[in-house]
Amino acid sequence: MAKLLAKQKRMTDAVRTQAPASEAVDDYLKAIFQLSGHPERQVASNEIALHLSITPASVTNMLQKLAAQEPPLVIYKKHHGVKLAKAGKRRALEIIRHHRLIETFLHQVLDYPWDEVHQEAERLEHFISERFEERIAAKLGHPKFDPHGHAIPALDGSLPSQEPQAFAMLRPGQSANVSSVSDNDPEMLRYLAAQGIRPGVRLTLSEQLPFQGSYRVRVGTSSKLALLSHSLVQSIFVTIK
Amino acid sequence: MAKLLAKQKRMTDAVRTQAPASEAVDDYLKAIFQLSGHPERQVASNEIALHLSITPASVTNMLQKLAAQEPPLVIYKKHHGVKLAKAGKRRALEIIRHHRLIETFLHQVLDYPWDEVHQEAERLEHFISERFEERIAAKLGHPKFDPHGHAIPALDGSLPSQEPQAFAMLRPGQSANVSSVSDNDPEMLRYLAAQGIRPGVRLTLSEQLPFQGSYRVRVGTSSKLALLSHSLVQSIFVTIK
DNA sequence: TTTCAATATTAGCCATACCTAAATATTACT
DNA sequence: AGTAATATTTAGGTATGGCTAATATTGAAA
Repeated sequence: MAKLLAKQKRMTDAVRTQAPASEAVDDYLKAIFQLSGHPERQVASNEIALHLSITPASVTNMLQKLAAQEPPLVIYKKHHGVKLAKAGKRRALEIIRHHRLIETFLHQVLDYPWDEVHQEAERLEHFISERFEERIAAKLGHPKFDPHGHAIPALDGSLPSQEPQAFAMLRPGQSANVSSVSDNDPEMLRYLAAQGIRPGVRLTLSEQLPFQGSYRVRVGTSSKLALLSHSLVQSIFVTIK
Repeated sequence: MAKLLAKQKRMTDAVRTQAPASEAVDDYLKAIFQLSGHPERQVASNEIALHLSITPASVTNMLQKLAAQEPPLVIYKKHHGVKLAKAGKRRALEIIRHHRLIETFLHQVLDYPWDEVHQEAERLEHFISERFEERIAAKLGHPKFDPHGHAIPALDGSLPSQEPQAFAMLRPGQSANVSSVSDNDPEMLRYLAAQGIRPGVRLTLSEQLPFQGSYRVRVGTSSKLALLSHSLVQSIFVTIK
């Protein structure tokens, strides 16, 4: 006589539930978007784990959930990484749009200092409504760039394809315009601001000191020379023209 | 030989964890603040349950957690209701301040219609920083009232002691100024707006139709008469002068 | 082609945060 | 003192999102 327990079903914990729509999900989608770059490539779970400071196992688990959504948020091939599915990309771009609009708004309308906008935007980006988004965009005149020089995705998700060069690519004597700086390190932003380095400013690499130690840089047309460490330079992107 | 399992400890689920600081907590604190009125009185768990549309059991559970916090957020006497402890009151007033500042901001700076501000504020109130709060307050010139006429708590938590009369207290022929209207029902707010009824407007009760059916009301100095149902009238508070 | 290190996935579990229904207890009246 | 209304406890559920350890896969070097 077959026990009723036979089929037990002892559902494992993985892929146990279904469709989240949370901050965590937003963060995964953003991470995948940012890591997959242009042109788009598969992102490994390890990279995501590293980026979000969690274990790879947690990532695999979440990726399976995201792929199982209807509609799916990511395309996930076991052992071969993920990329964003249409809905996931839409959401990622929406969040990034929120983030950058909020940063711009905080800076321009609420007079936040440059280095404080990121933290606030990072929280609020998940919670504002479509209406809020639309209203601040209108208020700001539908800006194309945030205070750090990052392009703001349009409502339809389109982003001007940027070709940001790492500043470190420059050779001594070469000049370039700052297009953007990383937005997530307040201390660095304060330092750059103090040196007069911000999007739009022209930089000339004066000399690169030995052993990758640091870079001496002329800011704008002034005679001011800024000394930038290797790690600082990583945060600066330029267009050469 | 005493089994090691002896003490079993089979911890029940109640009061199992400790210190949350979430939206749910905010909502409990707000509910208690609102229900406890002026002068302050104990609030029964049943009332809270009703207000938040959850079961009394859930309320008891949460109240125990809130009382066990360090510092305690509520003073809770079994079977005798709760009131807010100092820290809880501080938080409740902070949230209410957030809510009302955000409503005012949405209305005045972002041109939200009257009836849409509540929903957005209800979400954002939990997530804005001190700095955000301070900046919108400054931008608005430190307003004392939100768009529905509710007083905005000051930074120190002080609230002008309001003595809002229920409109329904008026007798036919009496006049009074609208001090505030409830903010949580968009449809009602649109109706009131269409009738020209908003904080600051003077109303005269023209006649009260039988069987508590409805109220005929003169709005301002116009000859306009508005017909208000019993339930609508519940949402209007006035000062008689 | 085999082997092996790097990487990814599975299985099982843990914790937090909320909530519920049903059983039980307390209070405050009559 | 009995009882109806209220409140609390008990036991357990659901959902999210994390972790470790064991295991499996992949791809490149030998």
